[in-house]
Amino acid sequence: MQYWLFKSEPFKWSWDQQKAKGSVGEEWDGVRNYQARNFMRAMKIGDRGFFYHSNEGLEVVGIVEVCAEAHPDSTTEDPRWECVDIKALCDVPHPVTLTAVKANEALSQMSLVTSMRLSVQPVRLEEWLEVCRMGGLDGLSLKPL
DNA sequence: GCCAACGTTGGC
DNA sequence: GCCAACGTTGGC
Repeated sequence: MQYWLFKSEPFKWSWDQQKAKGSVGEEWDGVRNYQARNFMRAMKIGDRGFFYHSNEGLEVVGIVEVCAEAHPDSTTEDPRWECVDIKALCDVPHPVTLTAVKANEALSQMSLVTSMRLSVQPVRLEEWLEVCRMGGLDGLSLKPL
């Protein structure tokens, strides 16, 4: 299983909207960046990810799971762009802010810090566990600490 | 709202 | 294939 991070501006697509979709999930459409697309192509059903609010909030607010692998992005005719579907799994009890991530030496290599503008990012297992811990979750069981 | 970082486009 | 112009992202 691989871990990822999905950025969304909450006034465009918020965690509340994602949760409202429940287990049906929703297309992660609108990505127009090759690097981000390539990461989505690499995703498998069952992979997990952080849901991050950019621009406003600037924090990891939820945990999602990939529920459909890469397919054409329905919001464009351009065949270059593909996307996965993701569904909300649970809240992060204590949202983890960008400030807190930057302040944590163990997370200094995280793409969130090093590749600011990348909207879909891979997350290393150690980073996954650490951010979950900071948020009040066990990273493997996703049970509250 | 500003602006730095950086990805993309297009002329040459 | 270079690089200037331009557009977008996203932190502040």
